[in-house]
Amino acid sequence: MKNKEITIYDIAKALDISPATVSRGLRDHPAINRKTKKKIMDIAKEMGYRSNTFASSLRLKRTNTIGVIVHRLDSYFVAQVLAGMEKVASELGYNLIISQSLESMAKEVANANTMFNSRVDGLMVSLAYDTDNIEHFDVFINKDIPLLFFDRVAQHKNCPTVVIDNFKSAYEITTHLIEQGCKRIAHVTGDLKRNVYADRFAGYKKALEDNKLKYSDDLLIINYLNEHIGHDVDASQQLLNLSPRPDGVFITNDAFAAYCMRELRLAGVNIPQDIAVAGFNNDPMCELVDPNLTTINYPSYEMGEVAAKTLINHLKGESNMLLTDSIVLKSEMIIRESSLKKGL
Amino acid sequence: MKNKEITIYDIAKALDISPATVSRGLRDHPAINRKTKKKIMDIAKEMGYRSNTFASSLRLKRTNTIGVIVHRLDSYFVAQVLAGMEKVASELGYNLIISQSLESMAKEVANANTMFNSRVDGLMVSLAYDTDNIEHFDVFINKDIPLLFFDRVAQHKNCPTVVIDNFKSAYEITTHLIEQGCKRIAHVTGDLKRNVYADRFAGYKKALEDNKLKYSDDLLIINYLNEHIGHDVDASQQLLNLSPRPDGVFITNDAFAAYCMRELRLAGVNIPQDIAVAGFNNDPMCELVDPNLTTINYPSYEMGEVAAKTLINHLKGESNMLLTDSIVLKSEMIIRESSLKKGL
DNA sequence: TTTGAAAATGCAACCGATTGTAATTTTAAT
DNA sequence: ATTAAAATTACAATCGGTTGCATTTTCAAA
Repeated sequence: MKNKEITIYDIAKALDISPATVSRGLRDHPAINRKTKKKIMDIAKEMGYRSNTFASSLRLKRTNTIGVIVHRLDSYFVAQVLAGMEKVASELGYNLIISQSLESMAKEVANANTMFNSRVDGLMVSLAYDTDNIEHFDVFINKDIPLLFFDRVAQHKNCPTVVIDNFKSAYEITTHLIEQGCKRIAHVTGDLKRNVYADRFAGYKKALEDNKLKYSDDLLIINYLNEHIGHDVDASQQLLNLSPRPDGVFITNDAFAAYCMRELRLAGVNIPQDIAVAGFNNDPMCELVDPNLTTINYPSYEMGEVAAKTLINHLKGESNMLLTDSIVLKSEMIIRESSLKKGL
Repeated sequence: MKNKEITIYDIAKALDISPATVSRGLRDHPAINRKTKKKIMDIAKEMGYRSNTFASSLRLKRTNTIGVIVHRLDSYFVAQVLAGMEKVASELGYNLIISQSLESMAKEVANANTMFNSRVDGLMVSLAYDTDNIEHFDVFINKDIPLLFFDRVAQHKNCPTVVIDNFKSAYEITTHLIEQGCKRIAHVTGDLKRNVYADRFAGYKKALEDNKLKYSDDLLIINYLNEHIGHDVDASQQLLNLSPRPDGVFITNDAFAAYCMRELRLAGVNIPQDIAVAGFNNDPMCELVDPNLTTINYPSYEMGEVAAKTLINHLKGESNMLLTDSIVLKSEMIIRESSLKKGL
C-alpha cells in the first residue's frame, strides 16, 4: 500500500474529471477554470501526488537536467563554480548531473557520452588537462543540444564561453613582481594546450617584454600542477636548479604554489626575499600558508552563476546564447606577503 | 533530419522483426538467437541508436540514478568520497546526482525533496552541520528507497552507515598529545549533534581520564570549523584567552586547524613548543602548512567506494544492506611536526 | 427563449521500452 | 516422414503525462 504512486488518473477519478484536465490544471494551463484548478491542486497535495518525470520527459523530449563536466571536484575553484551553478539551476527548476574527468581526456569522452545518453538538455564543460580535440562534443552540436564552456574553454562552433581575462591578469601580476624588483621571473604553469595556461603564459611574456626583461625557455616550467603528485623531479626542483636562480616565480595555481613554497623553504630559500612568489585563483589556502600568497582573485561562484544562467535562459528561449561568443568576468590581483620584496 | 532519434521501432522495421525482439536483443536476453542479436547490435550501432531512458524508466520504475547529499563540495574529504562513489557507480551502470546542503538543514530538506522527486533509486547522505531531525528522509524509507548514511550519520531505521571509528581515532591522537607532554589539552570541534564530533569528543575525554588529566568544559570549543568564516571572536581567540593557556589542542578538521595555527602564530605562539596541534582528516594542506600538521588519515576515497558498492549491490539484489548496521573503515594517525614537542 | 461565441473539459493518440503469453519455427527423436 | 519438445519470435498491453481537436458547458446578448 505504501508504495502506491498517485497519478493524474487517480486524481481524475477522485474528482470525476478527465486526466487531461488534471494535467492542465496542475500545470496552470489558462484554459482551466480557476476553481477546478484549486480542487486539483488541493487533492493532489492531499493524496501526495508527485509528477512522474519520465512520463513527462518521454512525451516532452526534455529532462530539465543539465550536465556539468569538470576536471576535478577536489578543487576550491571548481567547488565554488558548482555551488554557483547549483544555486541558479535549482532556482530555475533544473537539476544538475555532475561528473569529473580527473584530467583525463579518455574519462572526459566517457563522461560526455554518459551525459549524452542521459539526454541532458544542455552541457557545461571545463576541459581536462590533456584534451586535445573536442570531437566528443560533436554529438551535442549535431543534435542542437546547447553546449557551453567555462574557464578551460575551447573554440567550437556554436559554443559560448565564460572566462576571465587570463592574459590581463597574468600581465598584471607579472608586472607586480617586476615592480617589486624581480629581474628573473620563472613561470610554472600547466599544459599550454589549455587556454587558461596559454593566455597566462602570453600575459607573463608580454609583461617581461614591456619591461625589457628577457625571456628564455628555461624559465618556463610545465607541470601537472597537482600538489598530490609524486615528489620526484618536480617543478620546485627545476626552479632550484635554474642557473642563475630566479628571483621571482609566477605559478598559475595556488595549491601548487603552496606546495612549491614549502619545497623552496625546505631548500633554504627565503620568500619573498630570495624568490618572490605569486599564485593564481585566490584559494583560501593563500591565507594559511606562510608567507601569505599573492594571487589573482577569480570570481568562481559568479562564473558558475553566469554560465548556468546563460545556458538556462537559452533553453527557456528567453535569450539566444548562440549569439554570444564569450562572457568575460572581472578578476583582480590580491597582493600578499609572498611577493612583497619591498613592501607595498 | 539530424535531430531524428532512432528507436527500437526503427531498428525493427529495418530488420523486419518485432520491436520486442529488438528490445530483448539489445539487452542480451537469452531467448534471442545469437545471430539475431548480432544483427540487432550491428544495425543499432550503425543507425546511432541510443536507448531512451525515460521510456525505460517509465516502464521499469527505476532510474539507475543514485542521489548524494553532502554538506559541501568544497572539501578535500568530500571530493575524495565523491570520486570513489563516482568510480563505482559508473562501473556498475549508475549515474550520480550530487547536491550540497551547505551545512544548512533547510537546504538539506530541499535537496532531499528534489532527490525524491527525481526518483533516485537510492540515496547516500552525509548530514549537514545543524540537522537535528531527519524526518525529511522518511519519504524514502516509506517508499522503500534504500538510504545510506556515510561519515556524518544518524540512526534511522533501515539505514546502514559507513563510518570510521571516530572515538578510537580521537582517543589515539589525544593520547599521542599526552605522550608528548601535554598536560592541558583543548578540543576544538563542531556541533556535538553530529556523531563525528560527539564521538571524537568522547574519545578525547576518555583519553584524558585514562591518563589522569582533568577535563573541564572551558577546554571545549565548539566552532563552525569553517576556515572561510569571519575573523571575529573565533576559536583561536578563545584558545588564546584560556587561562592558563593550553599546551596542546586537538582540532577536528585540518583546514580549520591550519587556520588556527596561523592565528596562533600571529599571536606569537610557538607550535609545537608552546601549543602542540593535532588535526583530523589528512587534508593535503597538512603538508603545506608550517609546521606540518599531525592528523588522522581518513580513507575517504574508499569510504565512497564502499558506500556506493553497498547501496548498488542492494539495489541489484545481490546483497541485502538492511542486514548491515554499520561498516567501519580503518583510520590511522599520522604524526608530523605540529605535535612533536619531544620528537618521535 | 433562442443563439452564438467564448470558456471549459474530454477524447484518444502518442512518446519508446518492456514483458507475459501466444504463436511460430527449429530441432531432434521416433 | 511424423511429432513432441525446445528454441525463437511476435502480439498487445502497459507505464503516466501531454496535446490537437472535438465536444460540452456557460453566459451574455438578441
